[in-house]
Amino acid sequence: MPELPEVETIRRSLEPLLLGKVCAEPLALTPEVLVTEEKPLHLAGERVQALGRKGKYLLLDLEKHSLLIHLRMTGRLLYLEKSLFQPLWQAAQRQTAFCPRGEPGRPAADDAAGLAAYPCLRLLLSFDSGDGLIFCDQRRFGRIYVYPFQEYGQQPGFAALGPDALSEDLTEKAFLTALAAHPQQRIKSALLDQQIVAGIGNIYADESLFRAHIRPEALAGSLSQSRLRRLYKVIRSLLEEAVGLGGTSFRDYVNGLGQRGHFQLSLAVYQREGEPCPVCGRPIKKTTVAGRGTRYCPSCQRF
DNA sequence: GCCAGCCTGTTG
DNA sequence: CAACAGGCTGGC
Repeated sequence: MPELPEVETIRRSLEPLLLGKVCAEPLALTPEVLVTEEKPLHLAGERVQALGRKGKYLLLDLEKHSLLIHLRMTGRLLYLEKSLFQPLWQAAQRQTAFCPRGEPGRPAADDAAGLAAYPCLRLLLSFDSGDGLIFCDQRRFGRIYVYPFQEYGQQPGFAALGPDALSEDLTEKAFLTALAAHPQQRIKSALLDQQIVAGIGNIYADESLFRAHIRPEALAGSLSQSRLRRLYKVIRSLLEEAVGLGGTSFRDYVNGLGQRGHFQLSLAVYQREGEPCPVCGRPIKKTTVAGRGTRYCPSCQRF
């Protein structure tokens, strides 16, 4: 689901609510969602120190551990205040009490009603203040990894990340150098490669190539330095704009408070095949690049 | 590179 | 019914 602007929006929405709170043991309804070497895992009593982000990873620092959260396609993190969280927490505890491995137990009738409000509920994290955080994920691709404090690099995917697309590390020079190492790669697949730049996904790859007037299928090595410099500036401003609008909600993305973003109103090509290009009016086309649906304007975007 | 696979739900 | 969906991994 979420790309850099959505994950950043979630981070910002949760940060003021979570900082300083003391957590209890996490409760996983589906065991595969929680990945850790520590068995049994002990997080209880640790205070939330910081909420960070790199690329599409959300980083929750406690005192002795860090949680590394990847929402993949349909993952959601939602903050619930005490009155909403407690009934859910108790129902989930009763459900897992008889099936510690997270086998889908049969909840009691009144528990079923509470849990039914969140059919994709995978994990709960409770705080001493009575409120909590839930992780919901329809497609079950999302993961929450637990490592010793700030040892994010133990997650191979995280260790391999290139510079975050909005960080100071991604200078224009760094961007040009990184792309120069992959001249035979199509520019869209290079943008989607998290080892080159971290945070861009299918929406923002298509939108940034539209704004930079570049065909997604163009080989990275075939593009002039000036066009790549333009692409760099476009990516930066596009992602900042999307963060400012709270991300893109065309389907199920919401921030940590359940609020939708607004960047979908600014999309030029994504999910708009057949509709007129906002610049030239010709129909937006769809093709496949790097195995992903890819939209572009054949007139405005050139090789 | 490409493609299946991981999952479930929605859309044509 | 098949195709597709905001991501990533691992096999060729």
